[in-house]
Amino acid sequence: MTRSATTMRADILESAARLFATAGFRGTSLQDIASDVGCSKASLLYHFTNKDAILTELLSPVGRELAELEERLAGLDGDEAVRGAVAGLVELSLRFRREATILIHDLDAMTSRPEVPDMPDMKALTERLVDALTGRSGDPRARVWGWMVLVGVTLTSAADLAVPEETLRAELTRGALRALGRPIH
Amino acid sequence: MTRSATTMRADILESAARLFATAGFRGTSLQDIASDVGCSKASLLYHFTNKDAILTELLSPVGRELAELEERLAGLDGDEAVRGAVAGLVELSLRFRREATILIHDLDAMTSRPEVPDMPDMKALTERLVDALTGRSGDPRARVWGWMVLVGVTLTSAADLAVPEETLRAELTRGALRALGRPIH
DNA sequence: GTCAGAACTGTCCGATCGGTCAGCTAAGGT
DNA sequence: ACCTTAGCTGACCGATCGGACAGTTCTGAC
Repeated sequence: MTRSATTMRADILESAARLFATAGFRGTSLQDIASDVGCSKASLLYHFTNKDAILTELLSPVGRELAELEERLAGLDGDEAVRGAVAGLVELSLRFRREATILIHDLDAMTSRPEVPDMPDMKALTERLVDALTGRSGDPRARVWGWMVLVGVTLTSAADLAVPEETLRAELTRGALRALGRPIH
Repeated sequence: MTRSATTMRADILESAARLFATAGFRGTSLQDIASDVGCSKASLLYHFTNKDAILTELLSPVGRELAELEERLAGLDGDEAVRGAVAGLVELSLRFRREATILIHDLDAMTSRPEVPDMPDMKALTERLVDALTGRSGDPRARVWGWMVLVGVTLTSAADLAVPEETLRAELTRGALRALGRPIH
């Protein structure tokens, strides 16, 4: 049985995403992925140059969307920017639950990943988190980005639990705005 | 050069704690620890039955203190309980920065670790985090425990940065209380 | 039917992992 | 001085890791 290249790549990415999210990148071997897909380990390395390339391709949409969001927010300022950033990040976190889980999971392995286009520097992102929670930075946008990490952590667990998506979206938005000192008016 | 047993064990735990916090449990090999301590890999396994035992002994004080705090808070209720829990957890997070980092780092590897006395069930802890951020639970204490995880994440980064401890304590407490809807009066 | 190239695999490789074990060394009691 | 024992080590083990590569099977164009 020979699948088409595009189908096979999609299947590999799907399996890898699920396994990386549950056992971590380091905790998932190529054999694990191959068994899950139902092919040989060598086949994985036919479609992807190496294990890192699988992760890279898996995360690249996240980086792209984050860059787009940042661009979209560049025009706004003040209260509008904060509420727009919260809404956008909550939305992205919901759309990329698994990817957020993976990012949070092996933070150290992710800190420098220049081969992913537009991938945010996780080191910088966690520094923003510190700024957000300690109130060290006066820039409201820094605090919003910090909150994004928290949302990611939350979804790490929430993905397993039966929390309706609408509830998650509403409560995460409310919680974020309240933590930022900007309750919903 | 032969160190005393207690000194050697302390040195091993110190090196392991530092390495685990920066590279993760899985990302740190016995050889890494041995090189850092300045002894052979076999020597580690003379003082500890296996790699897991090192981590277990490293984390046991955290579990003990958490259990003590929970006991101390059992008598309180309402606003007193919330503020007591926040103060206690912030204090513990500051005292056990590295241990918190390790716990957050390899969450999946930590979820079931019954061999650590009084070690909190990390699975339950992350569920509390979800409750806290989604407002699903009405129990204020659940939301406090969830916040503890966030504080841990924060310190993961803050440990590297030059943030004065007093600033951290004050701002973390303030942020936690505000996120819990209980601003300092 | 033929054939080129894409899809796929079995097998092997060096490196590294956690862990075992027999034996060496130094210290302290007698 | 002798001997026991705690402390420590080099060498080795089986398992598993990511990856390389030659070779086999499938498929679509002609």
